[in-house]
Amino acid sequence: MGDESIDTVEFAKAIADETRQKIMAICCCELLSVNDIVAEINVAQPTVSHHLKILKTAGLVRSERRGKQVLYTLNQERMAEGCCQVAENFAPEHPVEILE
Amino acid sequence: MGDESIDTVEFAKAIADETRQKIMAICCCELLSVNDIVAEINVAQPTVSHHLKILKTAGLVRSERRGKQVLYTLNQERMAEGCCQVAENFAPEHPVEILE
DNA sequence: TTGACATATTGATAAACTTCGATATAATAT
DNA sequence: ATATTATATCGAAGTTTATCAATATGTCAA
Repeated sequence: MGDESIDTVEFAKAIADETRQKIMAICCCELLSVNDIVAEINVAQPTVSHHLKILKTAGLVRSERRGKQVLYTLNQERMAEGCCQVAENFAPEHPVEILE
Repeated sequence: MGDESIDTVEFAKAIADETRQKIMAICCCELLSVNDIVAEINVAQPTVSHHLKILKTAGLVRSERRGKQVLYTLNQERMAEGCCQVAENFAPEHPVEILE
């Protein structure tokens, strides 16, 4: 689960938006509710939910419900894999790897 | 020149298109004219020129004129740097590096 | 300088995307 | 059951984007 191979077009589209990258940065290393994210960014709640859905569909965030809230966090491993896949496809002479 | 720091939003937007990724793959390891690229892809010449301009603006292709032709090739180093920058920002716990 | 070829630009159209307000759904507490 | 809180979905408006045909620009050869 979650380790499906990565479509580099879908991956790139998912991260190709300023608001989405802000959201990604906010929940990169924390498990945050939608409202926590809304509080740190200057866009409406439905907009945040919309972007979270796009990230979720691309496998770039994980989510879990806790009571009334839904907590989100960035899937860093998938992010790293996406980056490596792009590099593998388009920079074969500059090999990029995830370090231990 | 060419080694300016990378804006990850601009980088992601530049690669977030199927046609552009096809073009990137085609000229990844070769120096090709616009018509060479058109010949390998099912889109019109102005469309290819348009996408090449976007890639060029993002620093992801190099170009040089040879006679009537303009030859393009993917800037693999910049590609690798862009990937690493994205990973650095959004996968700090999974360090990604360019290998020697 | 005229013609032929290669690429870039323009202008138009259609599709895709971002954003928000309004509202629906879900979970909890009273 | 009802109210409250949290998130998701819907529908619309505005913006951006991809695409192509037509045309302009640039380069070279005759």
